[in-house]
Amino acid sequence: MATSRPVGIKEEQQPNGSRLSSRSLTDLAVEAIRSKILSGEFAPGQRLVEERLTELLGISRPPLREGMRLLQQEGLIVTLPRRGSTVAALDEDDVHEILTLRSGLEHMAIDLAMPVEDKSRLRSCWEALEAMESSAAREDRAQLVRDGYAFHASIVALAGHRRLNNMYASVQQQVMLCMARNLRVREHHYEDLQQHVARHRYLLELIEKGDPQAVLAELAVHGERSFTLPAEEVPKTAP
Amino acid sequence: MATSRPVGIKEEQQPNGSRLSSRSLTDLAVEAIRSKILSGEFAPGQRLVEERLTELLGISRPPLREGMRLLQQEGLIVTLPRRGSTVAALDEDDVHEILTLRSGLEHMAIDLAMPVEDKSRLRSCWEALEAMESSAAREDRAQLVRDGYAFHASIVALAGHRRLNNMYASVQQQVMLCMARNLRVREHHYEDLQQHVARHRYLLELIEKGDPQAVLAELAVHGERSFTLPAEEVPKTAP
DNA sequence: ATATTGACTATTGTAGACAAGAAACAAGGT
DNA sequence: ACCTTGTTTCTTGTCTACAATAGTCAATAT
Repeated sequence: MATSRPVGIKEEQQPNGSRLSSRSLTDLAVEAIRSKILSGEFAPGQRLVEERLTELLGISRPPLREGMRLLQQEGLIVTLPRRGSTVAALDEDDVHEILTLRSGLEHMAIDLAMPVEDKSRLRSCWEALEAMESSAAREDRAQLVRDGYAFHASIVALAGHRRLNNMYASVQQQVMLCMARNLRVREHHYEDLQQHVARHRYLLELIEKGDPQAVLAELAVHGERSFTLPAEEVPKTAP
Repeated sequence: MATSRPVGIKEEQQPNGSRLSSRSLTDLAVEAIRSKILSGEFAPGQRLVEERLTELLGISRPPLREGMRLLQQEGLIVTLPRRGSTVAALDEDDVHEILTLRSGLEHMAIDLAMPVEDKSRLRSCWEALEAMESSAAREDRAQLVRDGYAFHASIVALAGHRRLNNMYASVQQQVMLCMARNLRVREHHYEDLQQHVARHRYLLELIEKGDPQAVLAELAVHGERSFTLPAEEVPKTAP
């Protein structure tokens, strides 16, 4: 049964060229499972039985379990003691939490970074923006989405705050999970790609100009336009 | 050598009365190690060899390693591949990150919670404040510190934001680590206990009154008074 | 004397097997 | 017929053992 041709992750690393053991099997497992969750291959609520995953990934349980712990803390899976793990099933409250968290962390990053002394630090932001423009020109919506994430991450990175970066990355993961779940999927359907990129460019220009208030205001509208749906589609749990 | 009377964490659970296996060995290991780090028993930079820890805690390596992964993500330990783990040694930048993060998350929580519709949600805050007053009256400084953490956590909890709560708890852990390291240890030496409690009471009253701006302003001063040291005590690592 | 290279040791990474708890099912009693 | 209870099976939690790697130290050659 062990010879049933597993879709292992170890062998696939060989043709990569670099050291295959550069990263632990735990890391590989995390990436593999995360990818399957975000791509929708693993549906929300689906049980994740360790034995199944080990034979799917071609690894043993210890590294898998360590990876599961990490995914659990990332919020992508939910684990109950002695009951096993399932893919996180996000309800409307979760989506609300994730989006407010993202917005809040961006706000925090701007507060920390905002008098950007060294303009050269903005370079990565401009590069990310150029990537967006390129993708928009090619009308590659999927890539544009990824570029958008990278752009926002580069803005947050201006704060030079390692822990904040990590938190923001974790939240972005969960935002992707929201999108994968087709909850508020509108972000993927920018009516006008050019306008979408233009808003990002405007945001970056405001940052370079050095007006924190304007940036925060634009950021608020920004998030608003990207994620808030008409009221009828937001069954918020009334307080 | 296995009979060398380990300071196991399993046996100690027995006299507790409740189910000894109610929590996994991983959780027990996390708590045990975290406690030893925060108490200073494990010094910053100290290597944490898995074999040593297993015989110290009386458990085997798999659950220990899972616990280490969690501590790693909590930021209490640092792990290099194939090199092992060490207790996180925080430099001044780390301390700055942790304190700004704490401040930022509290800010975020106030923004989210601030028109507190249901005043009954403030009850846990008042209870935490009463605990502080009690500790201050008994001049129990150690307990007052813990009460202070609980108070701030209760404020953050007003936002009703599970993910934010988790993040904040993680940051508080790291704040404790800062304090354990005697970096900016002043927080533990409130000149005037009564005044310290009074400031917290004032903060809570402002929240109840419903003035977000005043709360944020007070919170800023609050953090300032608790943590900022004179420049001469800050041996910044010069670049 | 110093540098370099080799083997050795200590420690981490991984695997497979065992034990314990929880859910599902069947059989019996009321 | 339904509920209760015992059993079975599946899954997780844990342990021991093996493999691989990085650091260390000594020996030898220049």
